[in-house]
Amino acid sequence: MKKSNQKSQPPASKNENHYDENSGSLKTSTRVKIVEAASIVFSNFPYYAASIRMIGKEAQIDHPLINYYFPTKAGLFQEVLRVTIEEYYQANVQWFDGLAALGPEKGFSLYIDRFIDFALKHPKPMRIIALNLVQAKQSDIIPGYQLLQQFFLDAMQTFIKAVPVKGTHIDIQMMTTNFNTMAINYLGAGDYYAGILGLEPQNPEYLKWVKESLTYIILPWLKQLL
Amino acid sequence: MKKSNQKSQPPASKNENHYDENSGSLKTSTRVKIVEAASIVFSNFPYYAASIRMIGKEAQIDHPLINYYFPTKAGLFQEVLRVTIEEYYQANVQWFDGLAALGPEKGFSLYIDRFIDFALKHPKPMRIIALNLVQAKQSDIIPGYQLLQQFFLDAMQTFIKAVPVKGTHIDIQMMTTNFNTMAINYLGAGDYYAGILGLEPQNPEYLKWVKESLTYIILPWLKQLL
DNA sequence: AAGTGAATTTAACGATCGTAAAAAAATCTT
DNA sequence: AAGATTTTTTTACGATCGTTAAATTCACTT
Repeated sequence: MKKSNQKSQPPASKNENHYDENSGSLKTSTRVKIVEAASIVFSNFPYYAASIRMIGKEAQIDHPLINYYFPTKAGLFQEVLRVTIEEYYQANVQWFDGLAALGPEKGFSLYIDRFIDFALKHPKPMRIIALNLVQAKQSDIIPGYQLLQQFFLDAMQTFIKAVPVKGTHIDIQMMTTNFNTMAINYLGAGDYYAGILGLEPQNPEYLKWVKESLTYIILPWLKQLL
Repeated sequence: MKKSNQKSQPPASKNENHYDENSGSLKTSTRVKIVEAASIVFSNFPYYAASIRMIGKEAQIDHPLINYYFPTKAGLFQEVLRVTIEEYYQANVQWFDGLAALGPEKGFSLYIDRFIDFALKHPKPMRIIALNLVQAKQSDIIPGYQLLQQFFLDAMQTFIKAVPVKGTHIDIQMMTTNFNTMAINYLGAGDYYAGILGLEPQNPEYLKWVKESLTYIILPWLKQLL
């Protein structure tokens, strides 16, 4: 028995692009345009401050069309969060490539360099996480908040798989949580922390400051766990 | 020459309380009630998610009365921020009392204990700071944001005055900034970070986790600077 | 070319927001 | 007690929010 008041269903996750014979180029689907625009807006404003109308403007479409593909703002945000965290996760795995042979000092240094390089080229994931991690009281939490918590657990698992460590689970959890907390704040909210130091977030001096901070804090810990 | 369209001016900062002969007790002024209610709401919701109507409900007054004492939401928030940061600042100074004689290990341990004790008894200041530190893109920033930045500078100055250190300005700035970043996140946004660890924010196990994290991270640094 | 379903635009609803203005009540001054 | 001033309540404005519904346009099949 069908629901009587159902709409025509939009494509949940069809082809992301299709060939446009007129322009002779790949035309991104509306759904993809929406997710991309949403990820821009959600990387500049926390969930409650971002609006569907902002996203529509960013995507250059009329805002109710967003509701056609994503019936609720919460659903759209969750999708953005999912894609964002997945993107970060895949990158994080790669930053560990070939590190084991370098030893802790050089290995950690290269890892941070790769991390910072990613944050500069793809600022959105860290910003979205930083903007929405701390938002409101527990009772009315951001949609998809469990994804943000999962992010920390995933990061720890990635570390454990990539680096052979001796420490206890607690120790490893503490180190990775502290590392990710600092990294999210300093790279995802660089505007604020660089401002405290009187610098610009893309200023190499600030990035050097971030690397030194993370190194001072984490490297001794890491050596102890190896 | 007077402005022709001015309102009657509310008391900017008169007596905070006055004796009520009917009840025979100290009656807190409406202005104080508003600031207290606002600090509760602003410690549960970031600036843009908090509303004047929430604050009116919390203070048990009609919400337009808030506009009588604070013509704009931004002004009220700045006042809350000013009071909040002042309260934290005064407390911070006291946490250093008698620490110099204890040496770095015991001194740092006691400092953290005092800090955590304060955060448990007065959770609002850290929460307000944590909720509003990272909020939106630089262009439309939280009102009174410079107060939040000043908070970090004040904390560093307090440390320098209280503890005789040898390190360079840069080193001290790095250590105190890192310390305050972690403290604000872990104590001001305990709901979120405890959640990642599968704990409750008031759980002693979580507080022990916070103390250990801060100790592992900051103590070696501190020893080096003394 | 006609018909059909999907995609998009237009219009609007109800809710909430900060704030203003006027009315009413309370308090103070003479 | 009467008048003046301050404080509080009531009412409402204009803006923005997420979302819905209907109208319109587009793409495709027959």
